[in-house]
Amino acid sequence: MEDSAAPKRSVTVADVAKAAKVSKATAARVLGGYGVVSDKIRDQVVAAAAALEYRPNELARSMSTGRSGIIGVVVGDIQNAFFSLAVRGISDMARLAGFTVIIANSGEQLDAEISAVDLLIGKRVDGLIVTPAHCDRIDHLRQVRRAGVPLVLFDRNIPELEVDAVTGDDREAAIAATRCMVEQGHRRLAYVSAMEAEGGKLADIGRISNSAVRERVEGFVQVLTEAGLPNPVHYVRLGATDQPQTDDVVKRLLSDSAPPTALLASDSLVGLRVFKSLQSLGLSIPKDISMISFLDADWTSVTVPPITIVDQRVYEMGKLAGERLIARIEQIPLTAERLQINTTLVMRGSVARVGP
Amino acid sequence: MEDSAAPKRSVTVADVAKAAKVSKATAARVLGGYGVVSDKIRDQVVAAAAALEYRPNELARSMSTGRSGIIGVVVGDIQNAFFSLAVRGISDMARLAGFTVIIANSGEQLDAEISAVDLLIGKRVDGLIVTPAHCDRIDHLRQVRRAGVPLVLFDRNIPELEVDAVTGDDREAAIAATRCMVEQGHRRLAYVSAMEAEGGKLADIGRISNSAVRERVEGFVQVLTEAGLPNPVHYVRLGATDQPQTDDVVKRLLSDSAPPTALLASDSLVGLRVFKSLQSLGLSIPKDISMISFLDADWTSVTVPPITIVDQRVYEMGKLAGERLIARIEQIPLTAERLQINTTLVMRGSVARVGP
DNA sequence: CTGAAAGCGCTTACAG
DNA sequence: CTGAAAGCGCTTACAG
Repeated sequence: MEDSAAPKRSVTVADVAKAAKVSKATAARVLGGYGVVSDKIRDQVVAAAAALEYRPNELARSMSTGRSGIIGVVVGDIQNAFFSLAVRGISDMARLAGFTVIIANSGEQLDAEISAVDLLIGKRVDGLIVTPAHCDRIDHLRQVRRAGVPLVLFDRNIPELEVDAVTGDDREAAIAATRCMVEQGHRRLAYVSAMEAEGGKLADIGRISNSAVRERVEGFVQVLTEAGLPNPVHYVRLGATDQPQTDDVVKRLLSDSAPPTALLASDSLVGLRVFKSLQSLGLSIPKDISMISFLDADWTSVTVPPITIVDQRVYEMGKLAGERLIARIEQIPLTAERLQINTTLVMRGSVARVGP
Repeated sequence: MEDSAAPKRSVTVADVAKAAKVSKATAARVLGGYGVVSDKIRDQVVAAAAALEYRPNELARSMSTGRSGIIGVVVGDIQNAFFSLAVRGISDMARLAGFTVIIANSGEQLDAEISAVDLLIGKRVDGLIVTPAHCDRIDHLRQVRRAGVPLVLFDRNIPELEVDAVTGDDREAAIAATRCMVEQGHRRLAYVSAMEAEGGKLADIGRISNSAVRERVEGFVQVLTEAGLPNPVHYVRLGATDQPQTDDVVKRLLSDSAPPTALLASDSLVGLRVFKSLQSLGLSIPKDISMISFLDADWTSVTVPPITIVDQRVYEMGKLAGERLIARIEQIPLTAERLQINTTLVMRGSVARVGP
């Protein structure tokens, strides 16, 4: 029986050295690929290593070199297509540069985010990419910097932190989407987000702690204001966190004395839930109500009608974040910057013309 | 300026010991949470650690203890909802038991799978969960076992390996789905998978190297055979790897002299592509053609009609795989087993009654 | 209850 | 070109 379930002492440089009849230092040189060794001896060592199935212990290597070769990534929820695409971009970039990625979910909860950052720092990641749940709760991120660990913010920006951030052009995206609806004659427009909030009501736009959502809402409100529409925040709703909550949000929106005729969904999960809510209420899109969703998610192109979306190019965002972090890890001198990936509005069939 | 971008020597037990005016051993005891220390000294050390923002170096800890606290997971493609749900199940289970997860994608390519396994073993993961791309190429998996690293197979089984495997009840699932179509009067049924194959044609069912796909095809064929239908493999197609390929597969299927009237998609990505192909050909489901897809993916419930699916309960599969691996890591004595999670067919609107 | 030493498996200077 | 020693930051026996 050659296989074994019992944990085993693994093969080390010392074992290989002994088998190859050379010193540990020499074996280490060829196995680690550093220093100079004669061809003859190299062959001996390589042969011995192969025979013993030697595999370098990266943990030990990290201990000596001080680099773990690991990039830590903290996202809201990897199940969300936005984040899984982003992570794919980061991972592809990382792999190219020889890094491995560890992903942690925060569920957009501050305490989980803090634990995740702690865990990752403990593992001595070479750098960190974080989607901060709240841009006004940043002690743990300051600590990351103090620990000397390169940090790149993803999707959300925190100017006070003086750190790189890769985001979308959220304000412009919201402006384009809202304008598209206004131009089609809509006068009562709703904005729906999954962000948690007391009562699902908007207290003060300036205090929305997720900068991406804040900027989108600002863009949304700006267009409505410019169009001379009254009370632009009247239909802004947070808290569409799951299907029942979303059903509730949509139902209340539609039972308004003057219900909205168009709706902007802050992400594709919210969009999907809103779509299902409308469907279950027997409303037809875009005849009864128009909608636009962020993100070119799978489902948006197979519905009837297909959904007009804001294409966020998240994969590129991920790649850029990875690239930037790696540059930081490699100590390339750069000033802290907000890098924006611009979006485009993809017109499909979910916005109807209304009014006179 | 308290922040810093420059890499820094991090705070160690020695630093804390000095600050607390105790020996390294004592500081290590309280910081590591082992051994016995008087309350007074413990307080001193804790205070010093807090002041210095000490964080244990898990790498060093792993070196000493021989456990990394990391579980490695190799999947086909984390973008695929099947795998991302599974990974979520594994991660939830892992976190509960205090493990971190590193995910690697193989893209269903053997060489990438081998590199991923190598990388993970190098990082000294405490255990490995692998979705083997080919159940007949297992040298690298034997090596994993020889290295003494616990291994659990996911979604696919390799009996020769004598190792745990968590799978669905693929044969039964295919039987149920196929039977559902046959009972509705369908006589020409197609099976479409993304598995790569020369020419997209099926050579020999027994030699399909992905055991899940093989068992599904076997179940599919079994039902057709029992129903007395001629040439049951005639409409079995592989190679629906992307949209153009799938368009091609579907187009060729439909240009058969006797085209199929119903179609079973091997996973939700294939299902989505097939749906789009049919849509672009102007075919209406289920009037012109019926379909069933594996996996309860997002998109399947918002199409018109909603798609009948095989609910695979992947999250449970992931949790079970994680649980089993952790039991192995903790050396609980168990015999190698295939653990099956059973599926259910969820009837929606994509299968029509045909014939007399 | 506290301390000094050895060791985990590598890499990094320093000698020869 | 090869070797012997020290060190990375912990934990694990072993003494006192």
